[in-house]
Amino acid sequence: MSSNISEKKTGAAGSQPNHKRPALVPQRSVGRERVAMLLAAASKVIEERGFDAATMAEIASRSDTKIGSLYRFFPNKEVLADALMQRFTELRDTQCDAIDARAREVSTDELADLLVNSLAEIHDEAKALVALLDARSEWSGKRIEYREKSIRRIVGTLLLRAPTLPEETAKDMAVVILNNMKTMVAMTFDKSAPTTPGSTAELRLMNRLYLASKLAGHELPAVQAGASPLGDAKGRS
Amino acid sequence: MSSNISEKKTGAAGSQPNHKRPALVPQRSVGRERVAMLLAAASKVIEERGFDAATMAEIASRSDTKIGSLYRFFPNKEVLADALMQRFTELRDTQCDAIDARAREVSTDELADLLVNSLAEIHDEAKALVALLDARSEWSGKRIEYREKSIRRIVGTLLLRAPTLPEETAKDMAVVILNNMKTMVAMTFDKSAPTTPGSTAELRLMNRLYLASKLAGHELPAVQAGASPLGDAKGRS
Amino acid sequence: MSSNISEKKTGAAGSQPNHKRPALVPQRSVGRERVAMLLAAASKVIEERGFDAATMAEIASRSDTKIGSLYRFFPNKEVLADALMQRFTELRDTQCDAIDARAREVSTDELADLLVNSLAEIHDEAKALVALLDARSEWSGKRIEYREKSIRRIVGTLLLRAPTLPEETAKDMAVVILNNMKTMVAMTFDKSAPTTPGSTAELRLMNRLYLASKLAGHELPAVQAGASPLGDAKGRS
Amino acid sequence: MSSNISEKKTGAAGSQPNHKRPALVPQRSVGRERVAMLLAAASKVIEERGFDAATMAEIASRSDTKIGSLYRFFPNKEVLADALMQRFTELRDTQCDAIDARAREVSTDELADLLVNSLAEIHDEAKALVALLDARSEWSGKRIEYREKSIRRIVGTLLLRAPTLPEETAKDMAVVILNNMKTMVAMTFDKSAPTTPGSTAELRLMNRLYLASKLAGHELPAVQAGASPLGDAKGRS
DNA sequence: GATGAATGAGATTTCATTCAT
DNA sequence: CATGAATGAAATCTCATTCAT
Repeated sequence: MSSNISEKKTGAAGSQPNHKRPALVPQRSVGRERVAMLLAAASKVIEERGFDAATMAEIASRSDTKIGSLYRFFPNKEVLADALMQRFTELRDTQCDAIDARAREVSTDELADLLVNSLAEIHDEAKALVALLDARSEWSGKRIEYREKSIRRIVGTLLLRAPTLPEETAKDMAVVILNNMKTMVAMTFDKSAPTTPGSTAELRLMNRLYLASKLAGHELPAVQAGASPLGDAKGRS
Repeated sequence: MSSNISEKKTGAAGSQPNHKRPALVPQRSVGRERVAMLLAAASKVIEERGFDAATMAEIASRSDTKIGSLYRFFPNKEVLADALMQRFTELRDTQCDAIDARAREVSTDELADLLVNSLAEIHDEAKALVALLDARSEWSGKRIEYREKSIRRIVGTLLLRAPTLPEETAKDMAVVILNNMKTMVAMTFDKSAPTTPGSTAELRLMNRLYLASKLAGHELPAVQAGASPLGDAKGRS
Repeated sequence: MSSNISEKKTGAAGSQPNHKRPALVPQRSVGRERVAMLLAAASKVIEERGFDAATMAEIASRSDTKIGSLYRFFPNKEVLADALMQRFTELRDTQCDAIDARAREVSTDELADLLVNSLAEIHDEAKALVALLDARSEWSGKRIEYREKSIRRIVGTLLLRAPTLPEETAKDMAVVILNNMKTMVAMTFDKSAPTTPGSTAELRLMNRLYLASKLAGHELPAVQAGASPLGDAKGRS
Repeated sequence: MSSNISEKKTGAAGSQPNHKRPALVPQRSVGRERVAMLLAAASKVIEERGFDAATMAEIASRSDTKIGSLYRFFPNKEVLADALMQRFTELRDTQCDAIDARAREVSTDELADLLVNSLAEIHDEAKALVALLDARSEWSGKRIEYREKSIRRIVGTLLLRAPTLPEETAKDMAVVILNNMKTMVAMTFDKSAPTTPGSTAELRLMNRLYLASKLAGHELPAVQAGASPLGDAKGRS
């Protein structure tokens, strides 16, 4: 019952299925566009319905594509999920790079905000990402990988800011911060259980308090305090 | 003039069946036991697979029950979920009561820990609860209700401790704290993405910091600072 | 946070599927053939067993189709019934047109026969039609519609023949005549309770008597009495 | 697929089923009441849903009986149907007797009305009866029997009135009249496709015309023409 | 290469009937 | 004996995936 991905039914006539074939990389621009539309649609459908309930048929029809074409590019649902994860990975890396670039300049509070907001800033995409990450059982390798890489990136950022922080501590912190990022997404985009704008401010505040507390004593000397949009971080001083 | 004498007529969507019928309350002890087993199995399966992926057949077989008996007591999957939610609700209320009873005596740090640990203390159950709460698509009313009631209970606890806290603020805080509770569950019981014990300590710390910061100035005078098992809460002092 | 990668997720009432989707219009010739076979099989099975007792599985197997293909074109049993009804509607309109075309030329007796025979002349189809019309519980809109349109058509024919007939009277007559048509079908094709050929003659006679009686004094002047195959209509004159 | 009535599943543990056992005849008055309630409920449910869609469970619950008790008295659905048919048979015989008693006294028109109304006068019951009679395929013996006996009774009535009528003709007529009786029930009680009161008058008229026409020349001499509520039967003179 | 069609395993749900307390 | 519970075959419907045109 806890079967692997390629254990399922096969449909149609005999022959050997192409289960393990990776996503087709489109050669022409028209193909690239098609793939982009497919991924966008997949993201939206998965966001709305969750990975399980998302059907290949709906993904195809929402992207004005026919089911046959969808399978040309993504030979199965898992590959599609992987492709999405990869896109998320790239988006995340871009954002992490951006954060790292500013990690030493900004105030601790700002850094906290940058981190906690980063996932939610991918907006559309983030919800689907969370849906994917939370798909229970059978985490495809890609999904575990994403999680670990994310933690590593956050660790990297933290160490950039506070080089003397023990790596183990940084990792534990990263886990917490990653969860805050997911929580921010949930709060920001959940239509069925809308949260007050105040609660996102509270989340940000908590994240600031936590980061400030943990980094105290480890921070680099030459940090110039930037203005933080939340106002001066109450609760410490 | 329709119909037929040897009607197999046993199909799913056929007539207008007991859709919408509430869960059957068992009359005999054997029935009560069966229901208990069914709920336990449901909880476990949903925890493992997620709500969508959990199948009624697996729930039945795991509780040594035939599918027909499962449907006797729970006429559909949604009602089963509702029954689970109700059990969780009762567990939660018990825990909230216990926390409220101690809310004025314990230190702020302890209160923070009580809150953040409470969900995870229901262990077995909690994972399924989270799976249920996070099931995408139509949140049955019960699910939304649970969330709101939980928030109200946390608000109640906060106001018990800090009566002068503005209610709106308390509600925003409750949302954040509730998410911390869910995060704690995820960290504690997720086998596929195990987190270091350190990370739960970090989560607890963050939660303490946050609560202490928010309650500062609102707290009742006569709180005796109990020793907190985490050690002195670094980062405040 | 629900879901799972290897979602069998193929259940019936699971997500929010193409319930309510209309019948799929086949694009290719092979599809059109398949749909034709499906409708024919459906008609036959419903005729034999009645609507409730007819199973989608039997309809599929009788048309050498797999159940999945049946559901591709007809997303549920109701839609299949609707499609049949539409075909019947078309057949009926064709026949009504033909009758109307001759309504002024033929004798009253002939007109009566034309009407009462018309349904039974569709043969194969008619039995299934009657089964559908008589299916208890929720008459899909289509079914009520059929009935009303049929009555309207008969009214039209009557008024063509006897323009001075009060419309309300015509409508009441139409109800009776429609029932005679259904009775004729039942008599003609019911294998389980075969009726003597004599009884259909009697039904025809009754229908003639009735029509002649009601139209007397309202008929158009220039009707040429055609010979009626039943012989001279005994009982009037 | 066209299995007999006792070909179905068995449920529970092994042992030999009591399929062919007839309905239990209750010995005590409480039992007789119980049976009466069960039959009444069965009649109502079958009327509403049709025989196929009627479930034993609903029949039990509507008669404030438990499913186990229902099965004590009626060991299966077929037996229940048979019992209903028997009640209908008795009702019919009572009515036929009453009609026969007056058959020679009343006018032809009145006789026609007596016949065509008789079924509908059992109102509550009649709808269920029709539902039973129209259950397609697998007519239990009882059902065929009912039909034939009804025809024989009508033949009897006709011959009482017109002894010189050839028996074959009488039988053909009886088929037609029986159908008129069923039509009257349909018109009178069908809520989903209500017919104007006018149409039942038309049906009665048609039935009168027919009977008068067929009996002409065969009738007994000493019939006193009773006033017919429908007015003078136009169309004959 | 695009796409409509085919496939079939499997999920949910129903219900007649039997049994055990 | 009354009745709650158990059973399991069967019906409806879904959807990932493959093929043929």
